[in-house]
Amino acid sequence: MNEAVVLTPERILEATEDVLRRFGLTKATVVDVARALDVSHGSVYRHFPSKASLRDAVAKRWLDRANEPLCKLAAGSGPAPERLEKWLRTAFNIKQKKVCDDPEMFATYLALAQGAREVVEAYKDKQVDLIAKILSDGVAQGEFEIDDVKTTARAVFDATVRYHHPAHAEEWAKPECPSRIDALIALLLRGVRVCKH
Amino acid sequence: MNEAVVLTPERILEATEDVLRRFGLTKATVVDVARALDVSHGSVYRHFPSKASLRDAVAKRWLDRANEPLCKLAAGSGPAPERLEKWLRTAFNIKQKKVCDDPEMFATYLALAQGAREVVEAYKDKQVDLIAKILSDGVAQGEFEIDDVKTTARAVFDATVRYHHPAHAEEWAKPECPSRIDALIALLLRGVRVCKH
DNA sequence: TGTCTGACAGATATTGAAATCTGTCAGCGG
DNA sequence: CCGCTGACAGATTTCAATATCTGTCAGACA
Repeated sequence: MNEAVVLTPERILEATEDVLRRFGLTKATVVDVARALDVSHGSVYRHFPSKASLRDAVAKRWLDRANEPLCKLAAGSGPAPERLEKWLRTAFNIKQKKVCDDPEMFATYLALAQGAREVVEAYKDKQVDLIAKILSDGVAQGEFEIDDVKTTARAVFDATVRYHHPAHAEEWAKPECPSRIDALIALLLRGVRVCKH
Repeated sequence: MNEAVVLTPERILEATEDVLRRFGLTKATVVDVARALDVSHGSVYRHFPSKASLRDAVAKRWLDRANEPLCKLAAGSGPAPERLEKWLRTAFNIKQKKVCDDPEMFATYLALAQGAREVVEAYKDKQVDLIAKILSDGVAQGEFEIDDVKTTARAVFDATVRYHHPAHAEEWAKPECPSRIDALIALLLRGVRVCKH
């Protein structure tokens, strides 16, 4: 068996992303994916039970890739306030870069994510865990004063929804956006920091 | 001239709301509105230059009506922290009540608002002004410590987007929602309060 | 034996012709 | 004179026929 012609889930996902990039979400069909791989569409169903599951797998790949730098930041060390600020700004930048670089692809990703509820839910939970990690580091450092870290992490995530949820993407390009982000981050940091007299 | 048969913008708006309620946004036509008023559709165009402007006027009416209790709260007196909390909770309740009581009507309102950009923008600015009013009251009372009231009001508005923007409406019914709102409000209040040692 | 194919049924999407709607305006009637 | 009507052109929507797609499966092929 030639390694290159073995049909694996990985190869299918790769081809699916290509097809999505070329045709867009609404036009991309399983038949297109099969054609790109030079197999019959029945073969694709051997690896993914439905088009929906294939779509979800693609969504998961994208989200995981996008999440990687944030995982590193959360795992890092250093003063928690700076790290939290950096984490939030990075989270916003990743999304904003995506939408600026390739708005059409972003629309595809958005529509994809809207369907893949479970995948997105898991992704959000991971994000909250990352914030919680930084917050608890901050508490340990004596920089933050927080009753319930997990709950507060949720609150920070909720409070920043406007700058990471795709539903608000069209607002991100506005000129007043950066200063509003600054104000929001400042407000949130004040909300978790210990009282320095 | 009989008062009842004079065709006024007000009567047209009333009839338009009725028609929207009965047929929904996608099915409602200017002809339907005219029929409800027992006039020709040409007459409607005498008062509103286009269907879009009629739609915008309806949106404005709705938003203004919804906003009324919030205006009163902001104008009131009493301790600012309690007032801010009450204001935010009321804002959320108004939206959540709308979506629970009549989801179909809410969908109509949502679609309507998506089209009426300017009207919605003005409405949001008004909301921010109301928050700013409470914040500056709080500063005067020595309860809040805020550099730039207007900017912070914006930040509070942005931070609570998840619970007043219709794009997130489907999350409002979830059981964990109230506790997440509590956490968010607590975080924001901590962010504006003076440091009490 | 296990992977892949290709034909098939039912579901979904496309298409173009017909129907309806929006927005205009000349003229009617009070 | 002034507000309203109703017919009209162009834009938009509907609808049903047609084409394409999804998901299955019996059998080919290695």
